[in-house]
Amino acid sequence: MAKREAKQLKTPAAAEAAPKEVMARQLRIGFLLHDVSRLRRNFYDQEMRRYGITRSQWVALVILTRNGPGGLTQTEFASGMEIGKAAAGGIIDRLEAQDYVRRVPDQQDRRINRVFVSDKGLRVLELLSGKGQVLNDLILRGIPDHHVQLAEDVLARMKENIHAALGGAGDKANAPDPLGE
Amino acid sequence: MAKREAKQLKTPAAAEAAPKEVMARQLRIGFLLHDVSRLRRNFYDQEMRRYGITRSQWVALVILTRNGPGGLTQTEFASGMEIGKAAAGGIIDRLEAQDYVRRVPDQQDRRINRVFVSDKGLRVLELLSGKGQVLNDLILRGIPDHHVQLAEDVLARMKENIHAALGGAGDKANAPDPLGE
DNA sequence: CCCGGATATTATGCTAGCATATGATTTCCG
DNA sequence: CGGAAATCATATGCTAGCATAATATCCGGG
Repeated sequence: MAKREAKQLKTPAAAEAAPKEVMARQLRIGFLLHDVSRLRRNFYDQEMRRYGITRSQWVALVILTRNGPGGLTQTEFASGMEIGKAAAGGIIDRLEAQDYVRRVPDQQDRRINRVFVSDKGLRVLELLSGKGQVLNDLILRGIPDHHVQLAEDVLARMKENIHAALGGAGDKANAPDPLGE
Repeated sequence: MAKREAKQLKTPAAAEAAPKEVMARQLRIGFLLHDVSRLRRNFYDQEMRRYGITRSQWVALVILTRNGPGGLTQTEFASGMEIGKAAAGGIIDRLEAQDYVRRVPDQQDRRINRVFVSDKGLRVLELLSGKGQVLNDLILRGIPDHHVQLAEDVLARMKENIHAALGGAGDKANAPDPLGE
């Protein structure tokens, strides 16, 4: 009730006209990026909550299964996720608490835990595999493929640029290992 | 070492056929979006930490000054930021703790706090105003303007799609008021 | 006038990040 | 061989979101 009925200004103008000059067209993409990422994440989480799992956890399971049955060390996992080791540990904590994965201490190197996806985890993964497609289609509805493609390229380039910039000065302890590229 | 050199293998049943290509298409943009948003945020935060302020807080100050000297209620502020009221309150808490803003109880309506940017806040804002441009230019380096433009359009459309989808089913208490379309 | 619904803010608890620090182990070098 | 350095994981504390619930206040009807 009483949702958007507010005489709320014609908005387009609000976000486009006056104040726009201040943050110039240059900043727009940043705001959009942030917004879309947040909304998308929220959307996914909301849908997936039904299965008792968050989007990040789902991605984590995908990463973990992708590299075969060998199991990943937490550090490898963190690299795969491109997040820090601490954050990775947290995700694994929560997944383990729900019996979706298991930590198995390595015999060779006792500093290491290897992480395995449980049967329960695999089951959920299967359940969700189609869901992701559907949601994604929904989000991309009405956008021509080649536009999406181009947007991806732009994003990829931005990612590169940031990696380059961070690598040049911001290399820290548990940073998401600027592997590769 | 042994970072990603581990033979990639075609991952058995994990993701069906060729995991990479499959998700490449449809899911890639999602991953990119997430990554770039996170990296960008991190990058900004890192740069701005020198000034004792985070990116979100900076954006908050921008929002607060944008609407004139009248001051915003927390709810208006939350709308402006497109975040929930609780999150908005948190940001204001932290800004207030640093004396960048002030909460001023409204005389007319005692449920309301009006939030004002302090002189100190304005000073920091000025200090940072150029910084944002520089960082953004760095991130967009080498990307043609019209590509950026198109990427923006794609993102805007995605945002619309998500808003539409959420509005259709996910309407809850403190949701970021979907004003906007 | 008072009550019930609407609105504004705060409180609480959860996920997910990052940064740092620390502990345990392994590895490497002198 | 033995100690220093590197590596892996965990612990702690912060920002920033969301969801939900509680509290305070306002407003409009009866």
